[in-house]
Amino acid sequence: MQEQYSPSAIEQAIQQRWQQDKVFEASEQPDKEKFYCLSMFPYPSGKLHMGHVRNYTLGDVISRHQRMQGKNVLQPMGWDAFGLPAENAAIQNKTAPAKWTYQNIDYMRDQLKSLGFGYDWNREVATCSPDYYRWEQWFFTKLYEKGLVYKKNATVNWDPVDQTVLANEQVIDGRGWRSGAIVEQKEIPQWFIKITDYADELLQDLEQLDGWPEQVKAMQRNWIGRSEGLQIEFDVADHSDKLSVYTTRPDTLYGVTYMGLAAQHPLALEAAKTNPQLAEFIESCKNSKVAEADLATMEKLGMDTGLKAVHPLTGKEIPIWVANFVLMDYGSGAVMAVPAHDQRDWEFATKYELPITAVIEPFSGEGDLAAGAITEKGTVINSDQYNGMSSQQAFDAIAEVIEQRGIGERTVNYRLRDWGVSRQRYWGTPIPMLNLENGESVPVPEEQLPVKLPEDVVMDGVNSPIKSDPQWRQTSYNGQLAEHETDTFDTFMESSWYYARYCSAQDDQAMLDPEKANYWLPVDQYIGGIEHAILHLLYARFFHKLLRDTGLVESDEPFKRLLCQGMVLADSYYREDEKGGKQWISPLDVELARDDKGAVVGATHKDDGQPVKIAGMSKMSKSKNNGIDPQTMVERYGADTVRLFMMFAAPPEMTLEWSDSGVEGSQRFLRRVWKLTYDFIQAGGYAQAAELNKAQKDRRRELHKTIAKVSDDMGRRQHFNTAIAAIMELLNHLQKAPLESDADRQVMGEALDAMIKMLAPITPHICEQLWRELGHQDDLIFAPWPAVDDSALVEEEKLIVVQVNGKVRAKLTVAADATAEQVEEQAFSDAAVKKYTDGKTVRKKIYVPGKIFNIVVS
RNA sequence: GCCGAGGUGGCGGAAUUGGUAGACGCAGUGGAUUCAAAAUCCACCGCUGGUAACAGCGUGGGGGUUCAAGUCCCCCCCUCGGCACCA
Repeated sequence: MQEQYSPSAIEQAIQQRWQQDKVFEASEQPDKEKFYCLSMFPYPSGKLHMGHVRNYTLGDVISRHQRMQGKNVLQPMGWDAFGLPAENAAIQNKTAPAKWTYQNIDYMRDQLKSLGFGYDWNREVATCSPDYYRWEQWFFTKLYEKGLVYKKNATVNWDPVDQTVLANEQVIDGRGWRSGAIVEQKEIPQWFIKITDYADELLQDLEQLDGWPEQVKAMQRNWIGRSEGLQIEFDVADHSDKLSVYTTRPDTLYGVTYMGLAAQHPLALEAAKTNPQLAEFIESCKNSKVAEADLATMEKLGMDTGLKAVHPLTGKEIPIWVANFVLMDYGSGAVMAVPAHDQRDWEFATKYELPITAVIEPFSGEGDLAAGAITEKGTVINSDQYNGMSSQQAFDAIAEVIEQRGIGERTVNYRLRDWGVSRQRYWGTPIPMLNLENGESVPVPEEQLPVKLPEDVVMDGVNSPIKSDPQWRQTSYNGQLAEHETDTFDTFMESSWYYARYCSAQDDQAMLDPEKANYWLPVDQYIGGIEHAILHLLYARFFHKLLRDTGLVESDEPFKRLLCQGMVLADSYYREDEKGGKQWISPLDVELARDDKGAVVGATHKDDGQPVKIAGMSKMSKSKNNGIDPQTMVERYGADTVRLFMMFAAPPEMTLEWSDSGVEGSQRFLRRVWKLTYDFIQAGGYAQAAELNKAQKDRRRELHKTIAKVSDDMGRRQHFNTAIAAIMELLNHLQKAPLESDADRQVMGEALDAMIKMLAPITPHICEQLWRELGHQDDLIFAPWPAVDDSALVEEEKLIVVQVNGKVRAKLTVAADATAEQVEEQAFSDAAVKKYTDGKTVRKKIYVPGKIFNIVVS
């Protein structure tokens, strides 16, 4: 055995052995408990970033840990390969998106292998491959047949110069990123999938997801946004049209003082025909982004249409306004405004001096209408016969009257909107629909699938190559001319079912083999970024239910347990150039200055020694030039060190701050593990003894306490940082232990075996090597997880903390079976305790057995 | 704006069920080893006062509940994630 730990000398050889022995290739074994561990697949952007490394280390650690629990583990990997960046890169590098993507995949696959992740590469999928997306197209046509797919107009960001649709991220300060033109809202026909049909189930089934973080479930619940309310029709004075609105507060119906219409509402457009000012206002409403955040923060603007709505209960006329914050896509495109009891309505009314009528007296009695709306529920006032009712009573009473009169009904409403899956881009799955000459749309017949995306194309930066290729579009259907749909799917489509495809990754006869899918699914552990908490996870849950209702899977939910890891941050540094712009400097090029306490007081550039500004921790990104390349780190320290640091620096769900010296500390620890094993072997290795002395028994107790803690941390808690800290503590003690006697080496041998096993999921290469050096013949990968010996845990003494008035004044060592009386006696005879109790009256004594004794005096 | 997190020494973090705040690591300081350095090993290391023993203070800020609060309740401040076409 080498005396020095040298990762580069061992890691590759061990990875090759794993590959040769096919240890990570999984197959269905009905007699064995399965464990499907899945990390969110990456977008092949070029190379791995630290966020990926963190995500995949977590997945690999959990997989390896579960394998050591005796489970049949499946851990696959693939590529979320469609998306906008490939189009941008293709334009920039004058290549085709496909070529760029496949090159990236090849490079990143090697990177994943160099980190020692144990994937079953036989199941690799790339979503841009026709072998994959053909099944997505097939499934979409099935959904169409089931009536779950429809076409309707929806708003997009339109760049009037480039004549193209822009993604939200391509709109910067209201302008197109390439052309600089002011972006307009435009309505175009798009395909939708009826996720709202499943809204209730998606909400209900959150209850069964015990293994999901509460915060993610809360976000999904709020996103679905179930509400119970009343749909009411308002008559419009001198007009045959009716105005339909939804409200969750029928109790405030008497407080309606105006109505709000979306700019695109038919009534608004009609009124604009005779009102040029209004027409101009409606036109100006087009110049805003479609993102919800922008709508919520923009200035609320409106204009009176001159039309009047008729209050259904009082018969009074109410002005109808156009308001820029009312969305045509959402609900009926009209709202009733109750400024006294809704903050947004209040702000709008205050701005335009519209009347504000209070109709609720809040239960708390607090609230000032001059300062803002009173949104709290309470007692109804100013509402004729409903006065004196509670909000709830008035809700029911008013709803009943409205229903009886046939001008409305109680409805359950969802904030969730149907999923618009059309994208006007090239690099995506072609939507398998045909547009016929007669204007109808029909699915592409099954035998003609897949509709293949041409890969050998030139991007001009504006038009999708399939949109500008009449040849590609042209086809026929039942003898008549037809055109292929040139829109492609939202890339969330591909990522909504990949977890299931891994079970039958190479099947060219079907989307899934139900037998295999039902063996592996649901995924036992899913790991990915918190940024996917709503959209991706909701769409995947929805798709799973669609798969179920198509008979492809049996389970209701795709992911049993979910771990959302935090971001990876690094220090960022910059200098200001003459124009006041920031020039970001890589942390690798910066030298820190510290004061005598170790606090950072300044930073300089390594090249010129001149100061740079410290901008603090921020997410690793190109724009701040603070990304740390995993490849460089693996080459410098080895995969095990990088993995260890990733797991040690923070618990999974928190942000993780990159630190070069922290990485060095992780390597220092591995060197110490190596050295201890080396010393043990040099001292003679494993031994047996008949009897252990007290020190040896203490050491064994420490070992088994550590095993218990690490087992709990790795399994139940998934807090790997504290598991590692516990192993570090154990190592600190073991290093001081003698290796002379057989008994010493018996304990040390047991401890080393256990320590190597506990570290194996995190740092598999060094552990594998040490395992062999110690002479073990069996595979560490499949070795059983160390078991706790309860008899080793028995303690003879306990530490009791004695407090006086809640302050620690003494610490007592007592026999493990000491009674409360014995503890009390010992406490009161302690000098330090006496100092605070003598001459005082003891008011109260609290004894928490085995922990604390608190004496309250006055 | 709405929804969801987070805020603890010089830094990352620990404290799992209301019971010793600061485990473990990093940085720093002193020492050993060395021709010297790296590496390694040993010791110290929340703040303030004190030679020390020790005392007081201390978990973003303010208030509260409790024998006891980082942990529970109320109010406020700051940072981060998501907001439906980035993935």
